[in-house]
Amino acid sequence: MSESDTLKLENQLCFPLYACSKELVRHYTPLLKQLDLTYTQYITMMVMWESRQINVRKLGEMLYLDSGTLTPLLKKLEGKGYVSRERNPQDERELLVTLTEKGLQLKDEAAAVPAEVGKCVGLSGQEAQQLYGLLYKMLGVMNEQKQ
Amino acid sequence: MSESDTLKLENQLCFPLYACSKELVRHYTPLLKQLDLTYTQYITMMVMWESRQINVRKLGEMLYLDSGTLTPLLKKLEGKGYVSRERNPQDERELLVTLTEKGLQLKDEAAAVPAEVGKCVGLSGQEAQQLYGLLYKMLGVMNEQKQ
DNA sequence: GAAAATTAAATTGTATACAATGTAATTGCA
DNA sequence: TGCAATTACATTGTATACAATTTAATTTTC
Repeated sequence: MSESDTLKLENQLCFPLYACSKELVRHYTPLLKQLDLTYTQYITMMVMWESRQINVRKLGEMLYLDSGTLTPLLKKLEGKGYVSRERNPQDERELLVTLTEKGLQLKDEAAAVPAEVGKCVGLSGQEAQQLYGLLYKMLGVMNEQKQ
Repeated sequence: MSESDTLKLENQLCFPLYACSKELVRHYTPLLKQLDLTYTQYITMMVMWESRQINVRKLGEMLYLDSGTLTPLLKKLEGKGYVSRERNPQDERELLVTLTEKGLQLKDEAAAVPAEVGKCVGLSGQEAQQLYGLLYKMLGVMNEQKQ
């Protein structure tokens, strides 16, 4: 690539990543609206469906989000009755987020979402696997650099 | 994949896309801070460096952003002196965004940014090409669905 | 040629994101 | 043990994002 082309939008890896992420999230929006969830709330609930109980720090590590995003988001999920929030008596610094019964019930309603969105991506199973692998490789490398 | 696993974070293509995009943008942030630009302002300037003059609609199509995002962002870039904003006399609905001399000068200062960020991604040239291709394929498919 | 339809931006309202800072609890170490 | 350092979360401030609506200009249609 010539030096003068490096600043072209189409030659940057970050841009299609950024655009693709946003567009795919947009495909989730109408489906998630029926569950009264935003995309960020949805991925938070996915962690809750797996973990049942988790503190904010671990949640943030898994979702690549900090307390500035999670604190208000978790208060909203609490307001909807999907999780509860209480301090850990053993360590009052920790906030434990716990899945409620209502939050668990939501999992069944969300079951169809991934397949529905999968239809829109237009990639074969093999291509999706390939993309998946490259993204996690990148994430792994960038994560190491944090140390 | 078993049915019960579809709602696991690690099995969704969207999540690594979302996380990877955010993490990569975070790598741009300190570099762009020296240019007094945010990431979104940076990709807007990349279009401006190519186009010199463009209306908000076309800018939005290229960046996958709408006027709700672009209007305040362009006012900020205008405030910094990098672009000017004026209505098209031939069609007063259109707002023409024009690169200023100061905005053009910024291009030289930004020249080193792509290579600097490229170091962080940890992918080989071939892998980056592959990822790039898959992302644009997805973007193309999702774009068709808009019609 | 005027009303209806369309188009382009701007505005409003809600929800992230994240850096930077603040605060309180806990840990580690002299 | 007492205090400095660390940790966990909350708060503040700034900047997106985008759906939905509004406003104004232009096109289309009859």
